[in-house]
Amino acid sequence: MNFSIVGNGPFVGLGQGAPDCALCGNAGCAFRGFLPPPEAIRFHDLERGQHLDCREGACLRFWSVIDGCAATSTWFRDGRRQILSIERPGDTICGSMARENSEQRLEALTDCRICEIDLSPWADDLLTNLEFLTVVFRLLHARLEKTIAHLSTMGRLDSHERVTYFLADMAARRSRPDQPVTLPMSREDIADYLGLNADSVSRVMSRIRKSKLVRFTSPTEYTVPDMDAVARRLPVAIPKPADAFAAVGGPVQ
Amino acid sequence: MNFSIVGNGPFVGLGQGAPDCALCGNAGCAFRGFLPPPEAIRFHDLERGQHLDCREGACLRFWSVIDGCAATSTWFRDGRRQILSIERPGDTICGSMARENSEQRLEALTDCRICEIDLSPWADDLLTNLEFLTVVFRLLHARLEKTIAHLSTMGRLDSHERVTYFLADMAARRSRPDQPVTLPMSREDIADYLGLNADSVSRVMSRIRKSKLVRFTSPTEYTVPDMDAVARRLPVAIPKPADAFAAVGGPVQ
DNA sequence: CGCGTAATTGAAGATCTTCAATAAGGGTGG
DNA sequence: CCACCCTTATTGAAGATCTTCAATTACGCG
Repeated sequence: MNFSIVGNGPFVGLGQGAPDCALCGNAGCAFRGFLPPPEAIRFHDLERGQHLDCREGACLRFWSVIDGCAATSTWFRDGRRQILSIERPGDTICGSMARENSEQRLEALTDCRICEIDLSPWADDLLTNLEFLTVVFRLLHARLEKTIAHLSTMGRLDSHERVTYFLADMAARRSRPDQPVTLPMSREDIADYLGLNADSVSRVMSRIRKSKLVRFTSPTEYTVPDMDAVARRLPVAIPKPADAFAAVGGPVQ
Repeated sequence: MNFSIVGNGPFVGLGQGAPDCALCGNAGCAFRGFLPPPEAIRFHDLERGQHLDCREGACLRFWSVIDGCAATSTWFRDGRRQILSIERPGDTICGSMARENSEQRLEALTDCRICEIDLSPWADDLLTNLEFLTVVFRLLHARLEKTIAHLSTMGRLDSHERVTYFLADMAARRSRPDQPVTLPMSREDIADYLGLNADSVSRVMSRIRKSKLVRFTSPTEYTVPDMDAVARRLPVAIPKPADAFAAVGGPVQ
């Protein structure tokens, strides 16, 4: 079978300049420009707490968040959870995760709508398709970079630094820079993302609030009056606002 | 320019069945089967503690460990270090790491010999080269899986579990299953890999030694009498011996 | 207004780090 | 071959950090 592809070079018609995904209408979808066969597409409306299993069809199943907030996570036998990434509308997730080590999920942190693109029936064609490999390559690459940054953070920042970095990162990655930042997930979720527990997250946030580094208008909404002051408190650079998208849509090199 | 490629399909001539790398002679090199232009190849003999900067030419510079033990790491402004991965002979590293966040290095944990393949001058050709993208895709994929496993470990295992997992992992990944396991790096290096400090690593290892889960014949050599007993102490599965290579050489799906 | 969920906070306990002292190896020169 | 030195590893004790547990407060929703 063939995919309709906008443009005709490997980097043409995909990524930043392409129209919104023809099927899910998602402006950030890594597959906008592609026209996958309709039978590959399926929508999931998940309520908060529900999840999809991500291991089957590794590398050829994709999920694009249309609305709400989702997360990829690993679950250990004994119920421990580690959130690997937080996904907002426009983010596309590729199912290539650690296979046997533990259970991998795509979870709904809020009620959310997910567009699933399951291309595994067309594996033979796609694995020799240059455009496809390029898109997947970018997805993998962006995800690897984020995961490495996350790993460094977890290994070598203390709780105060981790929460500070998290708040700054969420501020940098938000879609509307003119609006206050909203946290669409619980303290528990933040804790599982940062390798802490919910009480510690809450306690550290209170300290940050009292230090006036961040102004909370509610437990889930805040503004950062002085991002440079935040940056000075951290031994690592805070991602720039553009990075979130550029990592997927930008040139490979 | 063209690369000589053994075989003619996208999955033919590369990966598991291919001959050793024609240039570096490395049986594990992800580029065995490829015949890169000689001017792309450069050897580095690093003494323990020396390092290469990994950020330039992201995705098109590669390093293959020929001999010794190396590690990829991030360094923060204030000198904190996080080791991202430990690389042994046969491992190939792709330079696609977090770009601006902090300094990225390939470090020699022991004296070691590295084969550098810098393909960035041929970017235009390679980014449309199916075989090349397939190899890089596998490298990225394998690295992402390892990094995700590492991240989960760091976030949700305590010091005792992390060290136990580390010892089991090193045992599973060693090249000679009939020989005792050797640790070619210092306690400090292990600590920076596990997000602990050297004293804690040493203390935990002593506890593990006393529990007889592991038999140390020296600070850097040990055997695992009962791997199942080790597995029962951990909430995650220990990678199987074959996994280390299969992740790169095996089929994509 | 009342209820249920989530967030906050304090106090006690567990874990991990820091600091300092000691022990173990490896290499070098006598 | 041995003595010495230097680096690394080990270990104990004190301190910092993070978690656990319990109590309280805040918030959203009927």
